[in-house]
Amino acid sequence: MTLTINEAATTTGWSPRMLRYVEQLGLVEPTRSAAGYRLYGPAQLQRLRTLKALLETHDVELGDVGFALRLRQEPELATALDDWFETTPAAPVGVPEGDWLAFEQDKQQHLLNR
Amino acid sequence: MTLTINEAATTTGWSPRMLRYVEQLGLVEPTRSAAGYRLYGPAQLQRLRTLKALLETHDVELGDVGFALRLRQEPELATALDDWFETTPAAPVGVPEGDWLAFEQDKQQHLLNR
DNA sequence: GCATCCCTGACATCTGCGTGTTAGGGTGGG
DNA sequence: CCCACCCTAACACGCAGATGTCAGGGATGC
Repeated sequence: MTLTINEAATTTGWSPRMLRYVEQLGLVEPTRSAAGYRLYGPAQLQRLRTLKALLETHDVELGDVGFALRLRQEPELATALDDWFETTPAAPVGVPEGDWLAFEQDKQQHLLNR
Repeated sequence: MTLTINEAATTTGWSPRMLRYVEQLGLVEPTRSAAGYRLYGPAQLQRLRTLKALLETHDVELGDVGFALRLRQEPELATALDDWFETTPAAPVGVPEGDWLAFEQDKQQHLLNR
């Protein structure tokens, strides 16, 4: 129940070249035979098909999915981004401007040094 | 307490061109004067500085941050990616192979049509 | 044992991003 | 009223991503 790279390519619609590229991005990693041949099982094939559909339906690129993977593998990067986005674009009500700015600067400083 | 684009550029280390680009990505959006001049307040200046630091310390590109923004603005894209990553790379134990694959295919189908 | 597949690595192309620069036309403070 | 600044739009260009293709060297199956 495992396909070799060319077979996997024809049944998933990817090119063999792209299958190697997708693997290199860490998105779909087939097992290897004793001789080093890539072997794609049903799970990998399904992942490849849904990945293709995902790219098309949401207008996303492989690199973007790769970045999403990075976000899952580097939590500190994810939280850094969370914190940056969470920084309110306008000063919250009830806080004097100067105080608030000082607070934000201090916050960002600590976040970056973490 | 608001700076014009060239002033903002010199105090943040970005070039004016890049400030317009960052704005175009939706990452830091200054207010506008009556005549259309960009006006950067303390909050925006701070965001610009921390953004720069974020890029450098985490080896991220502006496009990546833009993609992270997309993830926040398009929750369906975020969940689609969540679901794709969550798909187990190997069949769970105790489930017959055929059943599991059919289940996964059905799941992905529904996810994509959502 | 020979045709056919696989592997890795490298070069070629096309496209898009990041960034600068320039042109043509308003704005604004002294 | 001028000069320095701002705006948008466009072209330029180097670099990286996405993808094909080819070369040299194994594996495999009939």
